[in-house]
Amino acid sequence: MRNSQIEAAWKGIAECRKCGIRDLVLFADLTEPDFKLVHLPIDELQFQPGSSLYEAGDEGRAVFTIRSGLVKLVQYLPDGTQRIVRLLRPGAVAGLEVLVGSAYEHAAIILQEVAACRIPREVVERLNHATPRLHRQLMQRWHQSVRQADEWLTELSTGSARQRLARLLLQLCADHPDRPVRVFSREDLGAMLGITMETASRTVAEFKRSGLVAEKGPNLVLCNLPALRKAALAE
Amino acid sequence: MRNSQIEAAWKGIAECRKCGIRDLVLFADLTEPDFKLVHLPIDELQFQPGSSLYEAGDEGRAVFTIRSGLVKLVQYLPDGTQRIVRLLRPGAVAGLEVLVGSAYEHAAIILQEVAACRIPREVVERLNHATPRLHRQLMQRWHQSVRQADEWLTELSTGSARQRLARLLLQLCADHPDRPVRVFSREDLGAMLGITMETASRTVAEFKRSGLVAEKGPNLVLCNLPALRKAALAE
DNA sequence: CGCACCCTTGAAATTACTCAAGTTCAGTGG
DNA sequence: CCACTGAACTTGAGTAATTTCAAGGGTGCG
Repeated sequence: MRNSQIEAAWKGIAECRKCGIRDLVLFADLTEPDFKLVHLPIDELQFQPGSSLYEAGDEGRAVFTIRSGLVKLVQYLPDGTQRIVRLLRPGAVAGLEVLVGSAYEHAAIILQEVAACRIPREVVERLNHATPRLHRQLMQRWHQSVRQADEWLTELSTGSARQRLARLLLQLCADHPDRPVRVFSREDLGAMLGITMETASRTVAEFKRSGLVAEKGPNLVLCNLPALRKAALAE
Repeated sequence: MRNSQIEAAWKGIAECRKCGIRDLVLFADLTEPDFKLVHLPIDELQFQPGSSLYEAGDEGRAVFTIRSGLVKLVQYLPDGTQRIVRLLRPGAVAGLEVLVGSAYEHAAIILQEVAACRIPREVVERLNHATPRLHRQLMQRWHQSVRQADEWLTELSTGSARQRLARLLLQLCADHPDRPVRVFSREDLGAMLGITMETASRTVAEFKRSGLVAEKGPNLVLCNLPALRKAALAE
């Protein structure tokens, strides 16, 4: 079990006021005086694939704003099997639960190189106490989490493996339908869709053969939207 | 499609200050002066099984605190199949999403006769703006929703039908392990577990035969905890 | 009584899982 | 430069689980 600290490279102390993606992040609506309340340093960190922001059960000292890259939230069952419950993309916040409880509830594992800002819990709590502009954003993040959880349940855990994979690919390419999408390891695909690695592999292969996706490189595919939409519905 | 208003019986204007289950509900932490900010009436309503608090897409004018009974949150897929994404028990809040967006995202359908308080959106917004005592409770409700969503994904949508049903029963009887549990219609069981009605029926029958549950009446069973725990894990 | 609704059960068809070989490919060391 | 190794992926064949389709109870109610 690797320690996140070992894998994290310090990139500097975040200058939230000048943040390039301010309108995307938790602090989007803050005003100049609000920032005076940030009394602890917010570090900007870089994480490599395979490392983790935190592990389930770790004491929660901070939330993380994802600036770039991709993170999976993994939950383990008593019998050891794991399930990926959410993906975090740029703008998302990881570890919100520490604002209510104390420990992280998932493992947050990097899928694609991540740049993230680590915001100490106390900073969020102090700001939240002081300004409704943060409540609003926090509520929206919670809402996003619930929405994505419900979406995964209805779309990615219902129907045949074919339908599930089609729906996942549609989600992944939703932002840039014309850009190729990186597909995950077969094991991760399985953990997202609630199927085995082998079934994931076979289904991906079948999608390539049938032209639902076009291979553009290793684990890089272009989505055939109409065909995928049809597969997402069909029997 | 039935209208919630038709099915709802007015029970009076809620006296939140004297609420019998105050410590359980959204307004748990409010103080005397906070209540001065409640400028709109909070109705207490009664709903019969089969009726709904709201339907997906309805304009969200209020959240509902469940005082007693049981509610299912249903989400529909494009192809018409439905999935139950959460159950709401006493103390839970239905329709939180209207505090962020505008429309309800699920249908909230009564499974067991419900008494609920309808709190207009404006009341929550005004209070939330005024007192951190409500933020805290709101965050906790959001957190509960996310937790339950994740739990359903990992426990009720992973593994065999046998495992899923065992885990659901364990959840249902967690509060009062010695009291019998009401099991849902086979169709609802299917929609919760992501299996067909027939598989649900067969699995319930098998549980009765194998003594994992003891039938105490129509759709009323007593749980055999050790046996169910074993079934929740086993191959 | 007969209809409607829900539940149950059976048998065939389908889908996904399991287990077991192969394959590919990048990294390593001779 | 090339075999060697490990990890991830692929594929096949048999098996198990679930779905599908169809038919048969049971119960409440007009």
